[in-house]
Amino acid sequence: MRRTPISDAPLGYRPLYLQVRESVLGRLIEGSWPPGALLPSEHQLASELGVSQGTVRKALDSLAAEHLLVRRQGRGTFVAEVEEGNIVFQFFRLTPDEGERNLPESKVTNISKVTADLAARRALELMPRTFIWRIERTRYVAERATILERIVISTERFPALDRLIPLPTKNLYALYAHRFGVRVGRVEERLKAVAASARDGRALGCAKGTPLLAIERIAYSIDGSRIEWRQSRCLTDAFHYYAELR
Amino acid sequence: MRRTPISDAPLGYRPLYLQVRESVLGRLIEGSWPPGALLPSEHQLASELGVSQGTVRKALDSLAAEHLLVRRQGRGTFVAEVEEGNIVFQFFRLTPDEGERNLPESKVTNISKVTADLAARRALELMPRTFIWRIERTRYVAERATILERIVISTERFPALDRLIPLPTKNLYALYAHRFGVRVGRVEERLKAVAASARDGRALGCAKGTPLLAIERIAYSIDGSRIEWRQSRCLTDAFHYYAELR
DNA sequence: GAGTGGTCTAGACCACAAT
DNA sequence: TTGTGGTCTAGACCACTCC
Repeated sequence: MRRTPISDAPLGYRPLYLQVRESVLGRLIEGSWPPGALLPSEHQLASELGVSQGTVRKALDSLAAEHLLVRRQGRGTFVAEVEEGNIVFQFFRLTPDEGERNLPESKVTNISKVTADLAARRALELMPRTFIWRIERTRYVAERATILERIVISTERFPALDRLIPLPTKNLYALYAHRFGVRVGRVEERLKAVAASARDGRALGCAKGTPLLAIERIAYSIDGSRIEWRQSRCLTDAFHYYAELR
Repeated sequence: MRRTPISDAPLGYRPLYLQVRESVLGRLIEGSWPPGALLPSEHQLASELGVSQGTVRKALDSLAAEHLLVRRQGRGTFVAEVEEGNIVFQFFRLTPDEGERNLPESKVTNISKVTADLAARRALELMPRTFIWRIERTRYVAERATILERIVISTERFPALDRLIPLPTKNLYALYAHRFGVRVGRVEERLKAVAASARDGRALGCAKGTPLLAIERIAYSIDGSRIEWRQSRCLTDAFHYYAELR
Protein backbone atom coordinates (compact mmCIF):
# COMPACT_ATOMS: atom_id res chain seq x y z
CA MET A 1 0.00 0.00 0.00
CA ARG A 2 2.42 2.58 -1.22
CA ARG A 3 1.50 5.80 -2.89
CA THR A 4 2.11 5.75 -6.64
CA PRO A 5 5.47 7.43 -7.17
CA ILE A 6 5.38 11.01 -8.34
CA SER A 7 6.65 11.27 -11.87
CA ASP A 8 6.25 13.20 -15.07
CA ALA A 9 3.07 11.21 -15.70
CA PRO A 10 0.68 11.52 -12.76
CA LEU A 11 -2.00 10.00 -14.94
CA GLY A 12 -1.95 6.77 -12.98
CA TYR A 13 -2.64 8.76 -9.84
CA ARG A 14 -5.00 7.08 -7.43
CA PRO A 15 -5.73 8.47 -4.01
CA LEU A 16 -4.48 6.34 -1.17
CA TYR A 17 -7.92 5.94 0.37
CA LEU A 18 -9.20 4.35 -2.84
CA GLN A 19 -6.40 1.84 -2.69
CA VAL A 20 -7.36 1.08 0.90
CA ARG A 21 -11.00 0.81 -0.19
CA GLU A 22 -10.13 -1.71 -2.88
CA SER A 23 -8.03 -3.71 -0.48
CA VAL A 24 -10.94 -3.99 1.95
CA LEU A 25 -13.47 -4.57 -0.85
CA GLY A 26 -11.22 -7.33 -2.20
CA ARG A 27 -11.40 -9.14 1.11
CA LEU A 28 -15.19 -8.77 1.10
CA ILE A 29 -15.37 -10.22 -2.40
CA GLU A 30 -13.14 -13.19 -1.67
CA GLY A 31 -15.27 -13.84 1.39
CA SER A 32 -12.56 -13.80 4.04
CA TRP A 33 -14.86 -11.54 6.08
CA PRO A 34 -18.31 -13.16 6.07
CA PRO A 35 -21.53 -11.22 6.74
CA GLY A 36 -21.67 -10.10 10.35
CA ALA A 37 -17.90 -10.31 10.87
CA LEU A 38 -16.15 -7.66 12.94
CA LEU A 39 -13.40 -5.85 11.06
CA PRO A 40 -10.14 -4.82 12.68
CA SER A 41 -10.31 -1.36 14.22
CA GLU A 42 -9.38 1.67 12.19
CA HIS A 43 -6.05 1.93 14.01
CA GLN A 44 -5.22 -1.71 13.38
CA LEU A 45 -6.07 -1.47 9.68
CA ALA A 46 -4.09 1.74 9.42
CA SER A 47 -0.94 0.27 10.85
CA GLU A 48 -1.35 -2.95 8.84
CA LEU A 49 -1.64 -0.97 5.63
CA GLY A 50 0.89 1.68 6.54
CA VAL A 51 -1.44 4.65 6.27
CA SER A 52 -3.01 7.01 8.75
CA GLN A 53 -6.25 6.35 10.56
CA GLY A 54 -8.03 9.17 8.72
CA THR A 55 -7.30 7.53 5.39
CA VAL A 56 -8.70 4.19 6.53
CA ARG A 57 -11.74 6.05 7.85
CA LYS A 58 -12.45 7.58 4.48
CA ALA A 59 -12.27 4.18 2.78
CA LEU A 60 -14.54 2.48 5.34
CA ASP A 61 -17.01 5.38 5.21
CA SER A 62 -17.42 4.97 1.46
CA LEU A 63 -18.10 1.23 1.82
CA ALA A 64 -20.57 1.92 4.62
CA ALA A 65 -22.37 4.41 2.35
CA GLU A 66 -22.99 1.52 -0.06
CA HIS A 67 -24.39 -0.66 2.75
CA LEU A 68 -21.51 -3.12 2.51
CA LEU A 69 -20.26 -2.27 6.00
CA VAL A 70 -22.07 -1.13 9.11
CA ARG A 71 -20.32 1.22 11.53
CA ARG A 72 -21.34 1.15 15.18
CA GLN A 73 -19.88 3.76 17.46
CA GLY A 74 -18.30 2.18 20.51
CA ARG A 75 -18.44 -1.35 19.03
CA GLY A 76 -16.67 -1.49 15.71
CA THR A 77 -17.14 -1.90 11.97
CA PHE A 78 -19.05 -4.96 10.76
CA VAL A 79 -19.72 -6.62 7.43
CA ALA A 80 -23.37 -5.80 6.72
CA GLU A 81 -25.88 -8.60 7.20
CA VAL A 82 -28.16 -9.28 4.26
CA GLU A 83 -31.26 -9.68 6.40
CA GLU A 84 -30.82 -6.72 8.66
CA GLY A 85 -33.55 -4.30 9.72
CA ASN A 86 -34.84 -1.99 7.03
CA ILE A 87 -32.05 -3.00 4.67
CA VAL A 88 -34.21 -6.01 3.79
CA PHE A 89 -36.31 -3.61 1.73
CA GLN A 90 -33.27 -2.13 0.02
CA PHE A 91 -34.08 -4.11 -3.11
CA PHE A 92 -37.83 -4.51 -2.64
CA ARG A 93 -39.71 -1.35 -3.54
CA LEU A 94 -43.27 -2.72 -3.66
CA THR A 95 -45.26 -1.12 -0.88
CA PRO A 96 -48.89 -1.52 0.17
CA ASP A 97 -51.00 1.60 -0.36
CA GLU A 98 -52.17 1.24 3.23
CA GLY A 99 -50.46 -0.44 6.14
CA GLU A 100 -47.09 -1.95 6.91
CA ARG A 101 -44.55 -3.03 4.36
CA ASN A 102 -43.63 -6.70 4.48
CA LEU A 103 -41.56 -9.16 2.47
CA PRO A 104 -44.27 -11.35 0.92
CA GLU A 105 -44.18 -15.12 1.20
CA SER A 106 -43.70 -17.04 -2.02
CA LYS A 107 -44.48 -20.48 -3.39
CA VAL A 108 -42.18 -22.01 -6.02
CA THR A 109 -44.30 -23.30 -8.89
CA ASN A 110 -41.48 -24.53 -11.07
CA ILE A 111 -37.74 -25.04 -10.90
CA SER A 112 -35.63 -26.57 -13.62
CA LYS A 113 -32.07 -26.76 -14.91
CA VAL A 114 -31.86 -25.95 -18.61
CA THR A 115 -29.34 -24.66 -21.13
CA ALA A 116 -29.34 -20.89 -21.28
CA ASP A 117 -31.24 -19.44 -24.21
CA LEU A 118 -30.11 -16.29 -25.96
CA ALA A 119 -32.14 -13.94 -23.76
CA ALA A 120 -30.73 -15.43 -20.57
CA ARG A 121 -27.19 -15.37 -21.95
CA ARG A 122 -27.55 -11.72 -22.85
CA ALA A 123 -29.08 -10.80 -19.52
CA LEU A 124 -26.37 -12.52 -17.48
CA GLU A 125 -23.49 -12.27 -19.96
CA LEU A 126 -23.09 -16.03 -20.13
CA MET A 127 -21.15 -18.10 -22.67
CA PRO A 128 -23.08 -20.38 -25.06
CA ARG A 129 -24.00 -23.82 -23.75
CA THR A 130 -23.94 -22.87 -20.09
CA PHE A 131 -26.67 -24.03 -17.77
CA ILE A 132 -29.10 -22.00 -15.74
CA TRP A 133 -31.66 -22.51 -13.02
CA ARG A 134 -35.05 -21.26 -14.02
CA ILE A 135 -37.31 -20.64 -11.03
CA GLU A 136 -40.93 -19.55 -11.12
CA ARG A 137 -42.58 -18.25 -7.99
CA THR A 138 -45.88 -16.77 -6.94
CA ARG A 139 -45.80 -14.28 -4.10
CA TYR A 140 -48.72 -13.81 -1.74
CA VAL A 141 -49.79 -10.75 0.16
CA ALA A 142 -52.58 -11.18 2.69
CA GLU A 143 -53.08 -14.65 1.18
CA ARG A 144 -53.72 -13.24 -2.25
CA ALA A 145 -51.51 -14.05 -5.23
CA THR A 146 -50.01 -10.69 -6.18
CA ILE A 147 -46.65 -11.15 -7.88
CA LEU A 148 -45.37 -13.63 -10.44
CA GLU A 149 -41.60 -13.98 -10.63
CA ARG A 150 -39.34 -15.67 -13.15
CA ILE A 151 -35.81 -15.94 -11.85
CA VAL A 152 -32.74 -16.99 -13.82
CA ILE A 153 -29.34 -17.70 -12.23
CA SER A 154 -26.36 -19.63 -13.55
CA THR A 155 -25.74 -23.14 -12.26
CA GLU A 156 -22.04 -22.40 -12.18
CA ARG A 157 -22.44 -19.81 -9.45
CA PHE A 158 -25.19 -21.75 -7.69
CA PRO A 159 -24.36 -25.46 -7.97
CA ALA A 160 -26.60 -28.03 -6.31
CA LEU A 161 -29.24 -25.43 -5.65
CA ASP A 162 -31.83 -28.21 -5.89
CA ARG A 163 -30.43 -29.79 -2.72
CA LEU A 164 -31.56 -26.71 -0.80
CA ILE A 165 -35.24 -27.22 -1.70
CA PRO A 166 -37.50 -26.00 -0.22
CA LEU A 167 -36.01 -22.61 -0.95
CA PRO A 168 -36.58 -19.78 1.53
CA THR A 169 -39.91 -18.17 0.79
CA LYS A 170 -38.96 -14.57 1.50
CA ASN A 171 -35.39 -13.54 0.85
CA LEU A 172 -33.38 -15.39 -1.79
CA TYR A 173 -30.47 -12.95 -1.49
CA ALA A 174 -29.72 -14.13 2.03
CA LEU A 175 -29.46 -17.65 0.60
CA TYR A 176 -27.11 -16.45 -2.13
CA ALA A 177 -24.89 -14.81 0.46
CA HIS A 178 -24.82 -17.51 3.12
CA ARG A 179 -24.81 -20.68 1.04
CA PHE A 180 -22.92 -19.54 -2.04
CA GLY A 181 -20.86 -16.57 -0.87
CA VAL A 182 -22.49 -14.41 -3.54
CA ARG A 183 -23.39 -10.95 -2.36
CA VAL A 184 -25.78 -8.65 -4.23
CA GLY A 185 -24.45 -5.09 -4.10
CA ARG A 186 -26.65 -3.31 -6.61
CA VAL A 187 -29.69 -3.94 -8.80
CA GLU A 188 -31.00 -2.27 -11.93
CA GLU A 189 -34.74 -2.30 -12.53
CA ARG A 190 -36.72 -1.44 -15.66
CA LEU A 191 -40.49 -1.02 -15.30
CA LYS A 192 -43.30 -1.16 -17.81
CA ALA A 193 -47.04 -1.52 -17.78
CA VAL A 194 -48.22 -4.67 -19.56
CA ALA A 195 -51.46 -6.57 -20.06
CA ALA A 196 -51.96 -9.81 -18.16
CA SER A 197 -51.84 -12.91 -20.39
CA ALA A 198 -54.45 -15.59 -19.95
CA ARG A 199 -51.93 -17.58 -17.95
CA ASP A 200 -51.05 -14.54 -15.78
CA GLY A 201 -54.76 -14.08 -15.18
CA ARG A 202 -55.21 -17.66 -14.01
CA ALA A 203 -52.24 -17.40 -11.64
CA LEU A 204 -53.21 -14.03 -10.22
CA GLY A 205 -56.96 -14.43 -10.27
CA CYS A 206 -57.57 -11.51 -12.58
CA ALA A 207 -58.98 -11.08 -16.06
CA LYS A 208 -56.83 -11.43 -19.13
CA GLY A 209 -55.72 -7.92 -20.16
CA THR A 210 -55.59 -6.54 -16.63
CA PRO A 211 -52.77 -3.97 -16.40
CA LEU A 212 -49.76 -5.37 -14.54
CA LEU A 213 -46.56 -3.69 -13.47
CA ALA A 214 -43.70 -5.54 -15.17
CA ILE A 215 -40.33 -5.26 -13.46
CA GLU A 216 -37.17 -6.54 -15.10
CA ARG A 217 -34.24 -6.70 -12.76
CA ILE A 218 -30.55 -7.41 -13.14
CA ALA A 219 -28.76 -7.99 -9.83
CA TYR A 220 -25.02 -7.32 -9.67
CA SER A 221 -22.46 -8.83 -7.35
CA ILE A 222 -20.20 -6.55 -5.34
CA ASP A 223 -17.47 -7.55 -7.81
CA GLY A 224 -19.58 -6.07 -10.62
CA SER A 225 -20.62 -9.30 -12.36
CA ARG A 226 -24.21 -10.21 -13.12
CA ILE A 227 -25.84 -12.60 -10.72
CA GLU A 228 -29.54 -12.83 -11.36
CA TRP A 229 -32.12 -11.96 -13.98
CA ARG A 230 -35.59 -11.56 -12.52
CA GLN A 231 -38.83 -10.73 -14.33
CA SER A 232 -41.82 -9.86 -12.18
CA ARG A 233 -45.42 -9.04 -12.96
CA CYS A 234 -47.40 -7.41 -10.19
CA LEU A 235 -51.00 -6.55 -9.49
CA THR A 236 -50.96 -2.94 -8.34
CA ASP A 237 -54.53 -2.33 -7.25
CA ALA A 238 -53.45 -2.27 -3.61
CA PHE A 239 -49.70 -1.77 -4.07
CA HIS A 240 -47.30 0.66 -5.62
CA TYR A 241 -43.64 0.78 -6.50
CA TYR A 242 -41.96 3.44 -4.40
CA ALA A 243 -38.93 5.42 -5.54
CA GLU A 244 -37.22 8.41 -3.99
CA LEU A 245 -34.99 10.56 -6.17
CA ARG A 246 -32.53 13.16 -4.96
CA MET B 1 -21.37 29.18 15.31
CA ARG B 2 -20.30 28.01 18.72
CA ARG B 3 -20.18 24.45 19.88
CA THR B 4 -23.01 23.53 22.25
CA PRO B 5 -21.61 23.82 25.75
CA ILE B 6 -20.65 20.56 27.41
CA SER B 7 -22.95 19.83 30.32
CA ASP B 8 -24.58 16.99 32.22
CA ALA B 9 -27.06 16.73 29.35
CA PRO B 10 -25.24 16.25 26.04
CA LEU B 11 -28.58 15.36 24.49
CA GLY B 12 -28.67 18.56 22.49
CA TYR B 13 -25.32 17.64 20.99
CA ARG B 14 -24.97 18.51 17.36
CA PRO B 15 -21.73 18.14 15.49
CA LEU B 16 -20.19 21.41 14.36
CA TYR B 17 -20.17 20.41 10.70
CA LEU B 18 -23.96 19.95 10.79
CA GLN B 19 -24.32 23.47 12.13
CA VAL B 20 -22.12 24.71 9.31
CA ARG B 21 -24.20 22.68 6.88
CA GLU B 22 -27.41 24.25 8.11
CA SER B 23 -25.92 27.69 7.93
CA VAL B 24 -24.97 27.18 4.27
CA LEU B 25 -28.25 25.42 3.49
CA GLY B 26 -30.11 28.32 5.06
CA ARG B 27 -28.46 30.75 2.66
CA LEU B 28 -29.36 28.47 -0.23
CA ILE B 29 -32.98 28.37 0.91
CA GLU B 30 -33.30 32.12 1.36
CA GLY B 31 -31.80 32.51 -2.09
CA SER B 32 -28.88 34.75 -1.24
CA TRP B 33 -26.73 32.44 -3.36
CA PRO B 34 -28.60 31.90 -6.66
CA PRO B 35 -27.99 28.90 -8.96
CA GLY B 36 -24.55 29.10 -10.53
CA ALA B 37 -23.12 31.41 -7.84
CA LEU B 38 -19.57 30.90 -6.63
CA LEU B 39 -19.35 30.29 -2.89
CA PRO B 40 -16.55 31.71 -0.75
CA SER B 41 -13.56 29.39 -0.54
CA GLU B 42 -13.34 26.82 2.22
CA HIS B 43 -10.78 28.94 4.04
CA GLN B 44 -12.94 32.06 3.86
CA LEU B 45 -16.02 30.25 5.11
CA ALA B 46 -13.98 28.63 7.87
CA SER B 47 -12.68 31.93 9.20
CA GLU B 48 -16.09 33.60 8.84
CA LEU B 49 -17.72 30.83 10.86
CA GLY B 50 -14.86 30.37 13.29
CA VAL B 51 -14.23 26.70 12.52
CA SER B 52 -11.46 24.82 10.79
CA GLN B 53 -11.30 24.24 7.05
CA GLY B 54 -11.83 20.49 7.48
CA THR B 55 -15.14 21.10 9.22
CA VAL B 56 -16.37 23.35 6.42
CA ARG B 57 -15.24 20.74 3.93
CA LYS B 58 -17.36 18.06 5.55
CA ALA B 59 -20.44 20.31 5.43
CA LEU B 60 -19.93 21.28 1.79
CA ASP B 61 -19.25 17.66 0.82
CA SER B 62 -22.58 16.57 2.24
CA LEU B 63 -24.45 19.27 0.31
CA ALA B 64 -22.57 18.34 -2.86
CA ALA B 65 -23.62 14.71 -2.34
CA GLU B 66 -27.25 15.89 -2.57
CA HIS B 67 -26.55 17.77 -5.80
CA LEU B 68 -27.16 21.16 -4.19
CA LEU B 69 -23.55 22.25 -4.67
CA VAL B 70 -20.99 21.40 -7.30
CA ARG B 71 -17.33 21.25 -6.37
CA ARG B 72 -14.71 21.93 -9.04
CA GLN B 73 -11.11 21.35 -8.17
CA GLY B 74 -9.03 24.40 -8.96
CA ARG B 75 -12.05 26.65 -9.46
CA GLY B 76 -14.29 26.64 -6.41
CA THR B 77 -17.64 25.50 -5.05
CA PHE B 78 -20.77 26.54 -6.96
CA VAL B 79 -24.50 26.43 -6.36
CA ALA B 80 -25.74 23.65 -8.65
CA GLU B 81 -27.53 24.70 -11.81
CA VAL B 82 -30.91 23.08 -12.37
CA GLU B 83 -30.33 22.43 -16.05
CA GLU B 84 -26.84 21.08 -15.88
CA GLY B 85 -25.51 18.08 -17.80
CA ASN B 86 -26.85 14.72 -16.75
CA ILE B 87 -28.46 16.21 -13.65
CA VAL B 88 -31.39 17.16 -15.90
CA PHE B 89 -32.39 13.50 -15.76
CA GLN B 90 -32.10 13.39 -11.99
CA PHE B 91 -35.89 13.51 -11.69
CA PHE B 92 -36.81 12.01 -15.04
CA ARG B 93 -36.44 8.25 -15.08
CA LEU B 94 -38.31 7.42 -18.30
CA THR B 95 -35.83 6.00 -20.78
CA PRO B 96 -36.28 4.75 -24.36
CA ASP B 97 -35.70 1.01 -24.76
CA GLU B 98 -33.35 1.84 -27.63
CA GLY B 99 -31.40 5.00 -28.29
CA GLU B 100 -30.57 8.21 -26.46
CA ARG B 101 -32.42 9.57 -23.49
CA ASN B 102 -33.97 12.99 -24.01
CA LEU B 103 -36.26 15.36 -22.13
CA PRO B 104 -39.43 15.16 -24.21
CA GLU B 105 -41.16 18.29 -25.52
CA SER B 106 -44.60 19.00 -24.12
CA LYS B 107 -47.72 20.87 -25.15
CA VAL B 108 -49.93 22.44 -22.51
CA THR B 109 -53.54 21.40 -23.15
CA ASN B 110 -55.10 23.17 -20.19
CA ILE B 111 -54.11 25.58 -17.47
CA SER B 112 -56.47 27.03 -14.90
CA LYS B 113 -56.57 28.63 -11.47
CA VAL B 114 -59.04 26.91 -9.16
CA THR B 115 -59.64 26.41 -5.45
CA ALA B 116 -57.78 23.39 -4.16
CA ASP B 117 -59.94 20.32 -3.71
CA LEU B 118 -59.36 17.86 -0.89
CA ALA B 119 -56.97 15.65 -2.86
CA ALA B 120 -54.78 18.58 -3.84
CA ARG B 121 -54.79 19.95 -0.31
CA ARG B 122 -53.71 16.59 1.05
CA ALA B 123 -51.02 16.14 -1.57
CA LEU B 124 -49.48 19.56 -1.00
CA GLU B 125 -50.48 20.09 2.64
CA LEU B 126 -52.49 23.23 1.84
CA MET B 127 -55.02 25.03 3.99
CA PRO B 128 -58.70 25.07 2.93
CA ARG B 129 -59.74 27.72 0.41
CA THR B 130 -56.28 28.16 -1.08
CA PHE B 131 -55.82 28.40 -4.82
CA ILE B 132 -53.86 26.17 -7.13
CA TRP B 133 -52.69 26.10 -10.70
CA ARG B 134 -53.84 23.00 -12.50
CA ILE B 135 -51.79 22.29 -15.61
CA GLU B 136 -52.37 19.51 -18.11
CA ARG B 137 -49.65 18.63 -20.59
CA THR B 138 -49.03 16.07 -23.27
CA ARG B 139 -45.42 15.06 -23.84
CA TYR B 140 -44.15 13.91 -27.21
CA VAL B 141 -41.35 11.56 -28.04
CA ALA B 142 -40.37 11.25 -31.68
CA GLU B 143 -43.54 13.22 -32.45
CA ARG B 144 -45.74 10.67 -30.79
CA ALA B 145 -47.91 11.51 -27.76
CA THR B 146 -46.46 9.36 -25.00
CA ILE B 147 -47.08 10.93 -21.60
CA LEU B 148 -50.05 12.73 -20.08
CA GLU B 149 -49.26 14.93 -17.09
CA ARG B 150 -51.50 16.64 -14.56
CA ILE B 151 -49.55 19.12 -12.49
CA VAL B 152 -50.77 20.92 -9.38
CA ILE B 153 -48.87 23.77 -7.69
CA SER B 154 -50.06 26.44 -5.29
CA THR B 155 -50.67 29.95 -6.59
CA GLU B 156 -49.12 31.34 -3.42
CA ARG B 157 -45.71 29.97 -4.28
CA PHE B 158 -46.13 30.60 -8.01
CA PRO B 159 -48.04 33.87 -8.40
CA ALA B 160 -48.71 35.26 -11.87
CA LEU B 161 -47.61 32.03 -13.47
CA ASP B 162 -50.02 32.81 -16.32
CA ARG B 163 -47.89 35.79 -17.32
CA LEU B 164 -45.09 33.39 -18.19
CA ILE B 165 -47.13 31.57 -20.82
CA PRO B 166 -45.99 29.92 -22.99
CA LEU B 167 -44.37 27.76 -20.33
CA PRO B 168 -41.08 26.04 -21.13
CA THR B 169 -41.80 22.77 -22.88
CA LYS B 170 -39.07 20.68 -21.33
CA ASN B 171 -37.98 21.54 -17.82
CA LEU B 172 -40.50 23.14 -15.49
CA TYR B 173 -38.14 22.88 -12.51
CA ALA B 174 -35.71 25.35 -14.07
CA LEU B 175 -38.61 27.80 -14.28
CA TYR B 176 -39.49 27.21 -10.63
CA ALA B 177 -35.89 27.90 -9.64
CA HIS B 178 -35.13 30.93 -11.81
CA ARG B 179 -38.46 32.77 -11.79
CA PHE B 180 -39.79 31.88 -8.34
CA GLY B 181 -36.68 30.99 -6.32
CA VAL B 182 -38.19 27.59 -5.57
CA ARG B 183 -35.70 24.76 -5.77
CA VAL B 184 -36.70 21.07 -5.98
CA GLY B 185 -34.37 19.00 -3.82
CA ARG B 186 -36.08 15.65 -3.73
CA VAL B 187 -39.05 13.85 -5.26
CA GLU B 188 -41.06 10.83 -4.18
CA GLU B 189 -42.68 8.69 -6.87
CA ARG B 190 -45.31 5.98 -6.59
CA LEU B 191 -45.90 3.78 -9.62
CA LYS B 192 -48.82 1.61 -10.65
CA ALA B 193 -50.09 -0.05 -13.79
CA VAL B 194 -53.51 1.23 -14.83
CA ALA B 195 -55.86 0.88 -17.80
CA ALA B 196 -56.18 3.79 -20.20
CA SER B 197 -59.53 5.56 -19.96
CA ALA B 198 -61.38 6.46 -23.14
CA ARG B 199 -60.05 10.00 -22.77
CA ASP B 200 -56.49 8.76 -22.21
CA GLY B 201 -56.86 6.64 -25.31
CA ARG B 202 -57.91 9.60 -27.44
CA ALA B 203 -55.03 11.71 -26.17
CA LEU B 204 -52.41 9.00 -26.57
CA GLY B 205 -53.76 7.34 -29.68
CA CYS B 206 -54.26 3.96 -28.05
CA ALA B 207 -57.24 1.76 -27.27
CA LYS B 208 -59.24 2.19 -24.10
CA GLY B 209 -57.91 -0.32 -21.58
CA THR B 210 -54.32 -0.21 -22.81
CA PRO B 211 -51.96 -0.69 -19.84
CA LEU B 212 -50.31 2.59 -18.84
CA LEU B 213 -47.63 3.30 -16.29
CA ALA B 214 -49.11 5.71 -13.75
CA ILE B 215 -46.62 7.80 -11.82
CA GLU B 216 -47.67 9.93 -8.88
CA ARG B 217 -45.00 12.36 -7.78
CA ILE B 218 -44.58 14.74 -4.87
CA ALA B 219 -41.71 17.19 -5.31
CA TYR B 220 -40.14 18.70 -2.19
CA SER B 221 -38.31 21.96 -1.80
CA ILE B 222 -34.85 22.00 -0.26
CA ASP B 223 -36.54 23.43 2.84
CA GLY B 224 -38.63 20.26 3.06
CA SER B 225 -42.02 21.69 2.07
CA ARG B 226 -44.15 20.26 -0.73
CA ILE B 227 -43.96 22.07 -4.02
CA GLU B 228 -45.68 20.09 -6.72
CA TRP B 229 -48.09 17.22 -7.16
CA ARG B 230 -47.75 15.55 -10.54
CA GLN B 231 -49.71 12.62 -11.94
CA SER B 232 -48.43 11.06 -15.14
CA ARG B 233 -49.69 8.28 -17.35
CA CYS B 234 -47.20 6.84 -19.83
CA LEU B 235 -47.24 4.50 -22.76
CA THR B 236 -44.44 2.04 -22.17
CA ASP B 237 -44.31 0.05 -25.37
CA ALA B 238 -41.04 1.75 -26.34
CA PHE B 239 -40.04 3.17 -22.93
CA HIS B 240 -39.31 2.01 -19.45
CA TYR B 241 -38.88 3.55 -16.04
CA TYR B 242 -35.32 3.02 -14.90
CA ALA B 243 -34.28 2.67 -11.26
CA GLU B 244 -30.99 1.72 -9.72
CA LEU B 245 -30.94 0.47 -6.14
CA ARG B 246 -27.90 0.09 -3.94
C1' DG C 1 -11.72 2.08 32.56
C1' DA C 2 -10.55 0.51 28.01
C1' DG C 3 -11.57 0.41 23.32
C1' DT C 4 -14.30 1.80 19.38
C1' DG C 5 -15.97 4.97 15.93
C1' DG C 6 -17.08 10.25 15.37
C1' DT C 7 -15.54 14.99 15.40
C1' DC C 8 -12.27 18.72 15.13
C1' DT C 9 -7.98 20.93 14.43
C1' DA C 10 -3.62 22.57 12.13
C1' DG C 11 -0.63 22.04 8.79
C1' DA C 12 1.54 19.93 4.77
C1' DC C 13 1.49 18.67 0.09
C1' DC C 14 -0.89 17.43 -4.42
C1' DA C 15 -3.83 18.08 -8.65
C1' DC C 16 -6.11 21.29 -11.27
C1' DA C 17 -7.56 25.73 -13.43
C1' DA C 18 -6.87 30.35 -14.46
C1' DT C 19 -3.72 34.12 -14.93
C1' DT D 1 2.41 32.00 -10.07
C1' DT D 2 -1.66 32.04 -7.45
C1' DG D 3 -5.69 30.18 -5.56
C1' DT D 4 -8.92 26.48 -5.38
C1' DG D 5 -10.53 21.96 -3.90
C1' DG D 6 -8.56 17.06 -2.77
C1' DT D 7 -5.64 14.14 -0.02
C1' DC D 8 -2.94 12.81 3.94
C1' DT D 9 -1.11 13.09 8.45
C1' DA D 10 -0.81 13.32 13.63
C1' DG D 11 -2.89 14.22 17.53
C1' DA D 12 -6.59 15.70 20.61
C1' DC D 13 -11.01 15.16 22.51
C1' DC D 14 -15.93 13.41 22.44
C1' DA D 15 -19.81 9.94 22.51
C1' DC D 16 -20.89 5.35 22.92
C1' DT D 17 -20.52 0.35 24.37
C1' DC D 18 -19.00 -3.23 27.09
C1' DC D 19 -16.62 -5.18 30.91
